[in-house]
Amino acid sequence: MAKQAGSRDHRVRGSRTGRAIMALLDLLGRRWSLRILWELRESPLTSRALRTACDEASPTVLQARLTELREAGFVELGDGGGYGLTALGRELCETFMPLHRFAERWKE
Amino acid sequence: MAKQAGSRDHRVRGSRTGRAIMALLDLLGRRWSLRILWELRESPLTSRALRTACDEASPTVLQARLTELREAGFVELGDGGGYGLTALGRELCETFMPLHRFAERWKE
DNA sequence: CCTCTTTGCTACAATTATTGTAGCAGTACG
DNA sequence: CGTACTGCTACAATAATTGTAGCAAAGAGG
Repeated sequence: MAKQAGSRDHRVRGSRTGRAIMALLDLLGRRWSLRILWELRESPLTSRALRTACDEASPTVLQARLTELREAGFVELGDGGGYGLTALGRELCETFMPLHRFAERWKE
Repeated sequence: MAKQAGSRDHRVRGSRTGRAIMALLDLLGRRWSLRILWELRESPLTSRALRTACDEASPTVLQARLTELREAGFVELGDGGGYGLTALGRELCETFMPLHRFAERWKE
């Protein structure tokens, strides 16, 4: 009994079943992903400035995240150097803005 | 030139400088954190049902995330068993709802 | 009481991911 | 040439995650 609340049989994964949200959640659920988007929210930063802003995070993982975010179309490398958000990336960042206010109330 | 765009000297970190958003971004930027909140968005799930919904993720990390999310006050364990969102957790989840629509448009 | 089933949860080794430090090639300036 | 940036990478140490197996407790029948 207690039909294990799983009679739904989700079968959601990556970007398979049309659930793009899963892929997005997976990408954003990697260390520094959210932080990078957050730090770039206002103005572009050079890789080093970004590292400083991200509390001296390792350049290895920062570079990996930047590449992923770039492939996802959220971040771009300006021709004159410096990473910035794309139009899409700015949209995504807008989505997270309410988080700021929420965090202030949370703060525990 | 290129005065390294870092004349700001952020010095943000964890939950120190009043930036609660950093602590939140760090918590949510752990594997399965966002996914767990997402899967619980509608109704509570037992630990096993949650594991199924989360693509059979390891119970080790799932349990760790659930503990963290519980300590953060976003998730609670019902007296009759099963994990569900708290009022605060529901609020946080609401913040992420626009992400759903965004993901659909992104979809690459 | 015994058995079966489900609950939340844990142990443990193998595998990945992340960290920290150092350094590379390329470009621009003097 | 030398200096000072840029984006980016190598590499070993460390921490996080995975996958498999299983535990004790609680409830339902028998």
